[in-house]
Amino acid sequence: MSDCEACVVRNRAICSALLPDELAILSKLGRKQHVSRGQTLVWEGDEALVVANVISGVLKLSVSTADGREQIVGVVFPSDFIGRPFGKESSYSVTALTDAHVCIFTRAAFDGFAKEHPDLQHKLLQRTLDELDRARQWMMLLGRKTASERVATLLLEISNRMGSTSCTQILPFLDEFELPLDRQQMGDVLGLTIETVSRQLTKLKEANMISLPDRRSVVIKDRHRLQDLALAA
Amino acid sequence: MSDCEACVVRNRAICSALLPDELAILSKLGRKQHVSRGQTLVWEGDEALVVANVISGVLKLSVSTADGREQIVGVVFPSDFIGRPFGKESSYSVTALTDAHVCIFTRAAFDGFAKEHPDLQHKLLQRTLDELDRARQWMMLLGRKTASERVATLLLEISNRMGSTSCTQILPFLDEFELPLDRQQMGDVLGLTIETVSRQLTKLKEANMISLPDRRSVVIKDRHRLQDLALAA
DNA sequence: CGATTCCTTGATCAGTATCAAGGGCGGTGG
DNA sequence: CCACCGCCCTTGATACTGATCAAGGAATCG
Repeated sequence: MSDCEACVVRNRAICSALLPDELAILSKLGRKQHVSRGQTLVWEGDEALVVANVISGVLKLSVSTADGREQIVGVVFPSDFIGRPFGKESSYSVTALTDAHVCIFTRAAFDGFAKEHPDLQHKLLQRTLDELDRARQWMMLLGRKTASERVATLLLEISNRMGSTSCTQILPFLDEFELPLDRQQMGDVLGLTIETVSRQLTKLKEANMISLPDRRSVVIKDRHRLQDLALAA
Repeated sequence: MSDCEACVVRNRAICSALLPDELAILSKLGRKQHVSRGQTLVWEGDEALVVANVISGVLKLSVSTADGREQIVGVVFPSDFIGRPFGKESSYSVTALTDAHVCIFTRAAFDGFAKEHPDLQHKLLQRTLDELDRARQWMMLLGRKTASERVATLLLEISNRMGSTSCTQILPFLDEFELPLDRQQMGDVLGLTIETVSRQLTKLKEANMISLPDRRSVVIKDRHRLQDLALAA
């Protein structure tokens, strides 16, 4: 039973569709939960028993094969919605990439509430449509882009998403940021190996498009050339 | 102003969320339109001015780069919904792969109607969630599967989707079917070249998993082995 | 301070793309 | 009805990108 009024993602999460008294009801259904880096909230193939809003931190959605190949199919940031409302098992796992806080609901409770609140469903629909567009752009990357184009695209995407959810300032993007992903995870998002990611980052650094102050930090030094390389439309 | 009551996809399209009198109103907003093979209904980057239900035929959703690379990011079958309701430009083109009939609405008219009909939005949300799950499974294919796994997966997927929308019988899948895609388009869905697709089909044929009576026909002779190869969960 | 984990770099390999040629099918016009 | 033409598909030879194998180095944590 959290204080939604004071929630840092209050105005960006789907909750923004609700009036104060509706929010009060929803707040009784959910609870704030800490998730440690590496902890898995939902397992691929399990029935989707919970949904959640991300308050802080970054989580990955991932699919894997029996023989151990993994593909990250989504990365979620603060104010994003997690989970599969209205039935069905989850087709992917949800795992924290950083320590995170989420506002979690049982699916049954959330579904019941959502059924009564069309505005919430509308917000959810818009978010899902946006997510689908993003997934499709990523399909183009995975199907048709080269390794260097993929890495450039990822850096710009993270820059944009971190910028738009940044608390400190409402910028369209950030030129300096901390990667929420390690090299292996970058490979898993891009459909590449860790070695290829590393080599491409080195190339971008040598071409003076970026610098890498430490293994988790990126500074974009020439956004324009990076965008050209990323085939940004 | 079409006769929705008699519509062949009446019970499977999103219209199934509506009561007869609501359907009568919606029917006045839309019209039935023929789309010839190869004709493009929506262009990538254009403002999304129309949405539609597919009545018959098959269409592709595709994204392309300035230098001519193309990725098919979705294939839609009868009863599927096309378009991006509630604002935004389309992030992909929609083109008929076969001659098709669609029930088309201006986005403005559809949005207005949908706003007043939560059940319709609910149906749309469920469809969009399903589509997102499918897109994410495809991301795994594009990022991590080998050429032979990809081709096997595609054949099974088409078999399943044609089966579930087949008018003649409600089967879970079909063992014999006509491909709505030529080799180039199969490559564009799978992130492969036409030559690689052709070679993999030949291999599947030589391994007696399928036969290819003519260039557009496929017969699945050993679904079980094909599923193993496709890494079907 | 040592151990472990993560990252980079190098050498080699493999899978798929590219380049190139030929064949079969369907459509068209004589 | 048949011959020709064009398109799509298959197959082969070669090239190249990124994967794999391997080793060393840097940052992090106890």
